[in-house]
Amino acid sequence: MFLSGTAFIVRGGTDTRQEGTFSVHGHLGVTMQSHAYTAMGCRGREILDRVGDKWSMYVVFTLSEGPKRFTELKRAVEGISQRMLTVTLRGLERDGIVRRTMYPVMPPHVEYELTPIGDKLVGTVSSFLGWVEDHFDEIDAARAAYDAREGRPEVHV
Amino acid sequence: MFLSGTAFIVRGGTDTRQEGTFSVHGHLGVTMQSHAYTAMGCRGREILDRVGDKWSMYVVFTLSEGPKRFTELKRAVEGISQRMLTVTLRGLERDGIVRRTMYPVMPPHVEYELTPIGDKLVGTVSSFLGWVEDHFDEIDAARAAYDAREGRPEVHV
DNA sequence: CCGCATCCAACGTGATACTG
DNA sequence: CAGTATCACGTTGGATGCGG
Repeated sequence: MFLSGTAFIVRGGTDTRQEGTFSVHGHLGVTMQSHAYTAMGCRGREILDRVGDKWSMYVVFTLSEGPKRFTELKRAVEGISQRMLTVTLRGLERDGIVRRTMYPVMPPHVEYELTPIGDKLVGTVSSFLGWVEDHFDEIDAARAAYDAREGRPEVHV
Repeated sequence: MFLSGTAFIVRGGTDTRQEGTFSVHGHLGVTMQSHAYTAMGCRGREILDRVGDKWSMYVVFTLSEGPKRFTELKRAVEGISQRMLTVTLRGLERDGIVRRTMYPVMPPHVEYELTPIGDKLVGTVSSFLGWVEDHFDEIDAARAAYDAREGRPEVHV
């Protein structure tokens, strides 16, 4: 989910038209034009799918404490299954966000750590967490309000 | 996926223990302690699920251009089905990220626009997009490298 | 200790058709 | 125009058991 418009069409396997302009005006004066749409859209969507799954960011944040072994991670990331930890780590490793170091001893010893770009990722995501922290009261309020008026749509004239 | 550890357990419906500390050291000196884990962990995960789905951010970015009607949105967000646009908008509306204004005329006229907190969200996510933009070359390279050595694990001693 | 393979249930999503 | 309802499908993720 990220300014896609093409990415999922490609994924879906239908056609591949690519057009349209896209401009964004954030509160920081952030402005992205069609450049952002074409260049970032597909990639942004793609990367978010990678990093936006159920466990990736959890693992990344855990690794931001420092390198960890497989079992340490499994303990730290409560609730993750062995399978999903493996799958998640493979994905992160493939994208160069996590580095895996294996020591061929018996029993096996494998360490995982964040790469420099993985470390930067932690920073950008932290700003999102900051947003959550700043606004979850409002979000809760909004939800309560929404759920309260459920069925009786507020009509504005 | 966001420092959860409890959220999904709750969602899964098993037990609900809640313990452990969580500290994060980003490259910005960002540091979150167990506070972050309990206060943000569940919420962060929860909100990311909300905002991290297939369409939400796409819709949010589209709305950052300005208010739009349902059909305008459907046109702008290429590939989205009517159903998913409805579902996505409902979710965003419930969380107070999008405001819906309905004019009871015939034919119906409904407008969607970003709330102030929705607007701020655009800013935080833009920083993530910036990360993608800064690093997708490296990510591509990492993937190529990873796929190339597939099957022949690099062993580090 | 670390990980892969298999099976299966749940959820998200899309297609289609119908309504005020 | 702006939805709702129903169905069907693919992907995700959990459980389990085996292997180096």
